[in-house]
Amino acid sequence: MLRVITKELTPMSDEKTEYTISDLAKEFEITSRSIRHYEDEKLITPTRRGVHRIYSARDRVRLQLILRGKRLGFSLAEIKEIIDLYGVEGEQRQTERLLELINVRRESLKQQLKDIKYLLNEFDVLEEKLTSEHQAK
DNA sequence: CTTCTTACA
DNA sequence: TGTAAGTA
Repeated sequence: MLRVITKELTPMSDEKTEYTISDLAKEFEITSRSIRHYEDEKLITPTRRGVHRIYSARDRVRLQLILRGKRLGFSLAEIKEIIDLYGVEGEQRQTERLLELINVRRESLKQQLKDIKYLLNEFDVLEEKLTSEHQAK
């Protein structure tokens, strides 16, 4: 069932700590379906023991980064880009790229905010029109 | 009973 | 993402 091959004798770090897909799903409150999906998208690459997936502490960290990126509104492709930059030519490029994506995200949110404000105003105008029309009758 | 793959919604 | 189906 829910057994971790090696566990919490050392709160963290042990690269020998392994998790099953259900361990991680439960810990992060997501479904195993999502975790498998992230693997399909190449964001995580768990090892296999036969046909079963085995996740390392490192995989767990990557999963955390994926979930954090999602909360910030980034796509899996963008998250993958950032994660894959870790360890490459230092973290210089990773930081630069992250900053770039943050700006892209910021602009997107600004546009959405404009659209929402416009829509709210449209509703106000329409509502008033309908209201006065109703009273006229 | 849990995990896996595949495929459709 | 969820879920159904058929396995291992």
